[in-house]
Amino acid sequence: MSGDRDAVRAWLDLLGASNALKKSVDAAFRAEFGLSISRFDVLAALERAGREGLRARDLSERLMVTEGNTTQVTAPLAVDGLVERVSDPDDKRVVIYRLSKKGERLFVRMAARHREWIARAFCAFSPAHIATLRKLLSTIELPAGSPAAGKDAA
Amino acid sequence: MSGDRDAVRAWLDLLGASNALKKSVDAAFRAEFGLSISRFDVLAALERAGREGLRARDLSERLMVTEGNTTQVTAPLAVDGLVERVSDPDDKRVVIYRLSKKGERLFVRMAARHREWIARAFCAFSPAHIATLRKLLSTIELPAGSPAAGKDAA
DNA sequence: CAAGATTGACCAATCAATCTTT
DNA sequence: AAAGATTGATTGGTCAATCTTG
Repeated sequence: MSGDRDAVRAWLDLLGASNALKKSVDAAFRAEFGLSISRFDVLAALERAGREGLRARDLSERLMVTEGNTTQVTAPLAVDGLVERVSDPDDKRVVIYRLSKKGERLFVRMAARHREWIARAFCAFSPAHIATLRKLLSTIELPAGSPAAGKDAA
Repeated sequence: MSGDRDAVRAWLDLLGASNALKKSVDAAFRAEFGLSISRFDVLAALERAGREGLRARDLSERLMVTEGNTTQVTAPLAVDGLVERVSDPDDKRVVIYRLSKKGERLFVRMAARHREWIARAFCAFSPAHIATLRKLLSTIELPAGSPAAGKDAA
């Protein structure tokens, strides 16, 4: 019974920590590179996908975002020449996104800074602490019909 | 060095867990009560504040949100008669928000369901697990000039 | 018709500019 | 002038409707 309340407290802590760190990383990205964290996420997903690129649908899945959102968020990246948007010749319905050279170069710089910021945020964590945190987070039960329940992004 | 990567993995897990659970709770609130999680947060903050209510500025602080956002998110709640918005007679610049009777009644129902959902999400956690998770989350270091660094919402 | 992507309308949040009151 | 709140423009996200292609 009071366990319910403690679970709610843990939930509020989780939301608070995640929000605060996300805001801080987003602000740092904008200040240093003029790009939001959401756009960085696109670059990161495409970098992992390699020179093959990703279909719009798959990109949306990896970003855990709707397809409409993917269309929107990639548009300015394409305009800036960081991402290339090509139509699949085999199936003209599908659009493939892939990192441009310029996008790759920018991503490398952004990712390095990102690692630094995150390492600093977790500087008080031992490797065991990190493992424990990740284990606990993976123990959270997502309601059955929940959006993105069961997905695992590395 | 590989510790940096692990910290990033933990960070991605944190963001993912928080996002997924938030989406699920938001969807449930909308389906069952027609209110978003953000509006529920307003009701919760005002309920804690009691019949005194809260100045707009203080409400924004508790919600960890800008004042412009507070103005926007409270507006439909006031229209629906869930929140009362009164001008402070002592200082006509300040606006005070407080829960209406109707808002109180709705909040009680929403909070009960909220506890149920969260308890279910954390059903695999022992009290010790909960405590460990909260301890670890509080160990995350927010960059100095970061928005809302040092704030603590219970 | 079904699948993939885009569009349009809306909600939530930010910031900068403004207006009112002290 | 400075403080409190609102407004307007912009970004990110959702969903439902549409358009194109298979």
